[in-house]
Formats: sequence, structure tokens, C-alpha cells
Amino acid sequence: MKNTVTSVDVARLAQVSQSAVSRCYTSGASVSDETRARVVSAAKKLGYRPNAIARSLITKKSRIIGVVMSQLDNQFYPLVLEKLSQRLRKDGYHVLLFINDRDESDGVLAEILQYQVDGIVMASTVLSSALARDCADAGSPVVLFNRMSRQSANELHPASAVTSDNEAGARMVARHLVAGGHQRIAYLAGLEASSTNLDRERGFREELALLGTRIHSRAVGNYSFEGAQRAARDLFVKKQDRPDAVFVGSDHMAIAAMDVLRTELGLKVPEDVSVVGFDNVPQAAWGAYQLTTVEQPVDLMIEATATLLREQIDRTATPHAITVPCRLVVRASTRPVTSPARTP
Amino acid sequence: MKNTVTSVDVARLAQVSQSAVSRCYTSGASVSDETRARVVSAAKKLGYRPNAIARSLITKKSRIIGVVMSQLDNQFYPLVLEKLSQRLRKDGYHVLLFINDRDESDGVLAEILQYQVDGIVMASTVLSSALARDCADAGSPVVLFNRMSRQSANELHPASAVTSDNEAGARMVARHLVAGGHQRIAYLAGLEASSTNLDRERGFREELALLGTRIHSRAVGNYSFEGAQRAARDLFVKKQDRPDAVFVGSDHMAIAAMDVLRTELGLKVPEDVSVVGFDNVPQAAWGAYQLTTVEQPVDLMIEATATLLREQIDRTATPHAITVPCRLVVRASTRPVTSPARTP
DNA sequence: TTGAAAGCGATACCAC
DNA sequence: GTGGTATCGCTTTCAA
Repeated sequence: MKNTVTSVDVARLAQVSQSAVSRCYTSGASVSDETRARVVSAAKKLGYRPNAIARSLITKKSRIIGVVMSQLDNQFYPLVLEKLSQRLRKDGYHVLLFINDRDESDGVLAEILQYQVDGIVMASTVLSSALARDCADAGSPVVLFNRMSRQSANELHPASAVTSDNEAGARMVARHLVAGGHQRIAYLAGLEASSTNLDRERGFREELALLGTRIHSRAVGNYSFEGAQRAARDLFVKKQDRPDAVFVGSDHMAIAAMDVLRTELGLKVPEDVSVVGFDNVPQAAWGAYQLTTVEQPVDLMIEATATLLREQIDRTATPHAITVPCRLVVRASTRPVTSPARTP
Repeated sequence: MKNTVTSVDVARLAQVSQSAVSRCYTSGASVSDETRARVVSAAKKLGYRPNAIARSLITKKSRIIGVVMSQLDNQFYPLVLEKLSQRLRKDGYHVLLFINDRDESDGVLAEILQYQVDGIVMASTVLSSALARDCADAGSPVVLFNRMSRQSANELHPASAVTSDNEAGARMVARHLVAGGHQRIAYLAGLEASSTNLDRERGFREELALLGTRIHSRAVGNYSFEGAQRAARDLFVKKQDRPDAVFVGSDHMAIAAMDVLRTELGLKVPEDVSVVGFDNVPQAAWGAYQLTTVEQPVDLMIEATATLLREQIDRTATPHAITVPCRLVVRASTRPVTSPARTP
């Protein structure tokens, strides 16, 4: 922070008032061509850049959005971060990033709010719902990304949220696996308290029931790579009555699970066991695995996030939730529907 | 940005002067216990939080570091981002994130500078060196992460930089592969103009020469997943005189290459071909591949970055470069040194 | 220790 | 269209 050249300096050099300089940098102000020319040239000569901090102070708009995230090792989130940052930039916003590491999460909020952010996007699974509420209480527009909060559902503490239709996605998986002739279908859960996991598991369970079957076995991976490795071992270590398919609560965990299946347990995917993920990570993540997955439409979700933020910032609508559809993309990690297993 | 409760409000409620309130929130100010107690209680009652924007305006310190990054699909960078953000937070700094998408890069600088950041970390490969120079010219402390700039080397336009010893790392790879008995060693290059790639390739080439051999074949992947896939096809598609080892310029590309080798070309790693990467991506990235790689010590690099930033911010040292050692971690993607290939 | 007052660098409203 | 002036919320002398 060394840029010591101010609008006053420019005004002096350009022989105009300081107000005139200011007008040249605020859109929709009336400045004569001549004045503007002199200001611009003076500004260039001095290397002047308007001070966004000072501007924020008076306009009461920082043009900064606080983004709270965790689990950047799950490739879904870097992807979201990248697209979100680009999308917000189009609206003239910048991203102040807060990465929270499980335990600590209260300090984050206080720090965010001090920076007078215009809005907050919470894309962190490990964040307590209370936090979102606190933000809302503090008057800051908040959008929950990929998670709903109980409070918002109850309309007690309104917070906007954007999610994909996790339940419907999970139902598709159930139908796909049953149609593929699978008999012993396991579920590898994410963080049990998270809304995504609750919705996915519920949809999966209910649709299986409709199809006359049920979850064969279940383990918890807590949305972490190591957790999913352990869970996969638990599910598949015993040879008898082994699952012949597993629906994993996230792509990130699905990749971990497949590693274990193939490398440690010598199982073939999908010959021995079909694997389905959820989320939509870039190909660089699943690579040769050709993972069948329920894709969340990231672009739509980002767009919805931008919309919800705008609505709250402009106070043009009250907080609400947007749910976008997701779709099942079948790749080589599951057996085709007309599978040998179907006609044993 | 709605927090309309100011220090004046608190002062009124606490029956003290506004200055007194301010002192309670600046470390090293003298306030009596009684005054502090009244202020704190009033602040809590009103939900007061000091306005960081206003503070920055007067102190001329925003406590914000601009971080410029690209290629978040390369897992090395999310990892860096996470650790960097946490490290800077310990110093009381926050991260304003700029993700630049190849083409556009000039606009970024201007936007960063307007926010009066206290410093800038450039971890983007696609950034022109000129940009770093511009920042330095503007008087902003800049640290180049994982890349050197020609200018800084020439001492013409000083910029701090932290890199690992890419050249030494590449030499280790050369020795490892030759010791493993490999005869036809290929190099899969990253972005050809980048300093990392230049250093890695030079070290590799020179060490091979010392060992009495040379690069058998070479292709360019430009540090992208797709580019590396194509490059791997080019290198290995012809069955005759195929390389029996390949040093890939980054882990991200190495994973892409291994995908192609195993899935498309039916080659076994490391039986048919050994693969070595470079960078240090989390296990979630390479998973079952057990990739041999040159690990850059991320924590050391982050620490160096924080140090270089401090030095420049406090003007306690002139810009300079820090190079940290890296180490070869041998895993299952390369044949052991006492390999059958050695005694055919 | 405390309060009054002077800015920090910009925007916004005002007459002209 | 243009220049003066109050103001944004805070830190910082400076007397008291």
C-alpha cells in the first residue's frame, strides 16, 4: 500500500477541481470531453489509481464478496472457486477468501464482517448452520452453496441457498444400479450431519424401497479421502456377501474407494463391483477411472448464487433457496444395463 | 455492507468519547479497565465491529494480500492456496483472490492495485513477467511463487521469488532413471516459456549428458491435462523404439500421461514404462498410481513467501529470491534400481 | 488516561 | 458541466 498519488494530485496537475477527477472515475457522471482528457492524461502521468478503500468507505459498498470454503482437496471446490470468482468479477465483485480448517470457524465470521463484504458465499461443509445465521443477523447477505441450513428450511433464520436436487440424483442412481442387475448395493456416506448427505441417502434409500430392495451395507467416509478409503475397506474386506455395487456420496470419495478396491483388494471395476459418485469433478480428478456419477450443474449453481447475492444486496427479493436439477452420467465404472449379471 | 453501528454509537452508549472506543480496538493503547469494560459491554450490546475499511484508509495498511493464480485444476495450486491462506492469516493478512484465465491478465493488476493490497503473490504460470514488473513499479511488494522472472534475475526489475531447486530435482530424476536401467528416456515438457520448465529440462538434459546418455524423445504438454494426454500419445503411439521411461514436467501432467498409457495404450506402469512427475500434489490426486515424483516442500515455500512479503512490507530487506531444496520420492510408478531390465 | 479535532481519499449534494 | 463542502468511520496527535 504505497500508492500515495491521490485525486488531489491529479486535480492539481490537470488544473481542475478534485470533484472533476472523481467524476471521471464514476460511471454515469457528466464530464466534458476536454476535462476528461486533461484528467486522464494527468492521471496517467502520475500513475493514479482511484483508492477502492476510500470509495468503499463513502459508498458503503466494498464490492467484495467473502467466500468461505474448506476441503480444497476435493476437486469440486477449486472448480467452484474458479468459476465463482470469474462470475462475480463480471458483476464487478472480488473474492476475499477464507479457508476454514474444521475446528476454527467462529473467528472467520468476525474477520469477514470487519471487511464490510457486500455478501458471503458459504461453500464449506464443516460450517455450523449457526454461523450462517449469525451472518444473516449481522445484516450480511449470505448464500449457502451446496448446502441447506435447517434454519432456512424452517424460515426461522432466512438464508439463501443453492443446491442441486440431491434427492432426485440419488434416486437416479438407485434405478440405474437396480436396472444393471445389482443385488447387493452399498452406500458410502459423506458427512452424516450434512444436508447433501442426508438428501442423497434419503433419496437413495427411498427409491431402492420403491424398487423392492434396500441398502445392503453402509459405511461412513465423512467426505474425506482417507475416510472413504477406510470405509471402502470396511465394506469390501470380507469376501462373503460382498456388495456388487456401491453408491459413494461424492466423487472425491468415489475415487478413493476405487483406489482401494483395485489396488488393495484386487477387485475389478465394474466387473466385480460397480461404483457411482456424485458432484462433478473435472476429468483430471477421475482420469482413467471413467467414473459414473451424478453431475451437479456447476455453471447453473454459480449463476444461481450470483442471482441470490444480487437479490439480497439490492434487496429486490427476500432470501430463498434455488434447487437445480442434476443428471446421471454413465461411464465405465458401472456395468451396462444389459449386463451378464442380469441373466445369470 | 449494512453494519451501520459505529464507534460513535458505542461511545454514546458507553458514555465515553469515540476515541476511547477506538483505543479499545487498537493494540498497545492505554485504556483503563473500567473504560474498557464499559466499551466492551456496549459494543456487545450493539453488535459493534470495527470497520476494517475505515481503518485501512487511515493506517494505509489494508492487511490484504492479493493472490493471483490460475490452473486450479492442477491440485498443487489449491494446496498452495489453502496453506498460503492459513499462513497469511497467522500474520493477520487476508487473501483477495484473482484467478486469471490465460488471455486476460492486464486487467487483473489494475484491479488488485485499486484495493490497496499490502502485497501480491503471483502463483500463476500464465502471467507475463511484465506484470510483476508493473506491480513492483507501482510500489507494491510482489512475490513470485514457483516462478522466477527474467527481470528479477537481471536485477533490472527487482521482484522477490520463491522456487524450489528445479534443476537439482530434475538431475535426481535423471540419475534415478538411469540407475533403474532405462535406455530410452523421454521428457514431457510443461509450458515451454516458464522458468520451472526451463530449469527442469535443463537439469535433466545436463545430468543425462553427464551420465553418458540423452533425452530419447520429447513432447510438450503445456502443463495442462489435455495437453499432456496428447503429448503422451505422441510419445508412445508408435510401438517401435518406444520410450521405457518418461519424466513429466508436473504431477498433474504425469497423471494424465499415465491415464493414456494404461487405458488407451494398454501399457503397464512401471513394467513397460516408468513415469516420474514433479510438484507434490496430494495423494487424492495420484491415488492408486503411486507416482514417483520430485516433491517440492510446500510448507517451506509458503514460509519463504511469507518471509519475503514481510521483508518488503516492512522494508527490512530488498527483494531477492529464495530457493528451497526438493526431494525425490520413489514410489511404484518407476522400476526399482535393481531391476530386471538392468541385467537383461 | 482521556476527549477534541484534524485528517485518510474518495463520493455526493449543492449552488453556480 | 463545474467547483466547493460535508461526510464516510476510523486512527492519531495534542492538550488537558
